[in-house]
Amino acid sequence: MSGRPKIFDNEEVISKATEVFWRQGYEATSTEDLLAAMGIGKGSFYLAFKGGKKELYEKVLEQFDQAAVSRFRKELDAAADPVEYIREFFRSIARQPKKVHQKGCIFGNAVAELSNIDPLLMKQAAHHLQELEANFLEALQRGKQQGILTSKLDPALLARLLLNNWNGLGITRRMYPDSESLSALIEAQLHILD
Amino acid sequence: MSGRPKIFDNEEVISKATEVFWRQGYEATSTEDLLAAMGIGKGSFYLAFKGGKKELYEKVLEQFDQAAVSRFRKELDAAADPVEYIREFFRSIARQPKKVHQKGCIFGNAVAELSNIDPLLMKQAAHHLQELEANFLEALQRGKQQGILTSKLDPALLARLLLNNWNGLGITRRMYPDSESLSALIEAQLHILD
DNA sequence: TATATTCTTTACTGTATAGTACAAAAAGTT
DNA sequence: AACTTTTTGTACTATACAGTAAAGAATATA
Repeated sequence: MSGRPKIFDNEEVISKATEVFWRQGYEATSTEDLLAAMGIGKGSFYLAFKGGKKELYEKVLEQFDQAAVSRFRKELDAAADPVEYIREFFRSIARQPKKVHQKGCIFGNAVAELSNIDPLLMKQAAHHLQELEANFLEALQRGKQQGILTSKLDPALLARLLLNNWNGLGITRRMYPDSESLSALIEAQLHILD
Repeated sequence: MSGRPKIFDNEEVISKATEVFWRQGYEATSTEDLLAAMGIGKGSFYLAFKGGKKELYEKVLEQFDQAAVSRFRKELDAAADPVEYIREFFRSIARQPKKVHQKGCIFGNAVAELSNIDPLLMKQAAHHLQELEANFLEALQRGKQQGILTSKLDPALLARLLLNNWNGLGITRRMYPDSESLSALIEAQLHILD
């Protein structure tokens, strides 16, 4: 009941696959691209991921979401001013390097690419974006409770606006990857929080 | 100096190909998908489009842009209130059927899918989105001249904000394809024009 | 050290797909 | 009606790719 131990760590190879899927998208990425990036052979791959590329992609989205959500929650909980934390969340986009801009948002990419190709995968990606929206909402509600957020708009609507801004940035940052343009855009967007 | 006349119209088959590319994206669309949709054979296809799928896709983006831009300009020129025309432009999104929402924006899709796959095609799609932005800008400048637009923000920045809202809607409308949600979102966005 | 169990490598099969080449068909021109 | 030109349909080639299968390697346990 033991046998040869696994030579690779699942989380680690998923993380390596994430980079490839994020950069190239789902369809443009071949299984061999993934094997090369993960550094494992076909046998190991199909043993660990019986569903092949599709199952791996699901795991990629799932793991990415887990990491992003838990980080967001932790930072938000630690933040004295939740509204300012959201501002910082968006502002940090502008500071990222061009290579990162070119990739956009992995979930937005998935929604765009897979809506009519694989509705289930799309729903999954959409669900992760909804979690981001829910995190925005929680931050806004806390801000309202603390009297920091004074906007008369419904927090749920504000969260939706923030989500749409985020989705837009996934495209716009590729058109205008310089940090000055992005900063100006982001600062202007954040006025909905005043 | 004559010979057999062409049996199909180029614009027409490009338009049929547009639908497929728009729905499925670039990578997920095979040449055979396109041939079936266009209703022509391989011989005719490679004769008319020597560059194959890629050339066809370029023509698709180009033709779509021509149609959209010329329509926008014509309607804008006919509009008494250019700012209200922009509002109507966005509001009309919410009235479209779910099938249309699922496709998003063909240019945004191209930018998302092709940034790291085919930078030239991506640049072309990005350029078309910049034309949309330029149209927004022109409308806003006219609005400012006419005293309708009172916002203190730089019209160029406003146009950028509108573009980003548009890009975001290309994703968000697939997550929330019901017209009520979209209407609420769009109305809230349009307050930047007040 | 023998054994059982699991992982890994490699070779193989089958399929899908892009692109080419050539023959047949269609219609204008003389 | 013959001829020329161009389009169209089809057959073919080559390749890339996904997925399978089986042999061999590695290690914990007895």
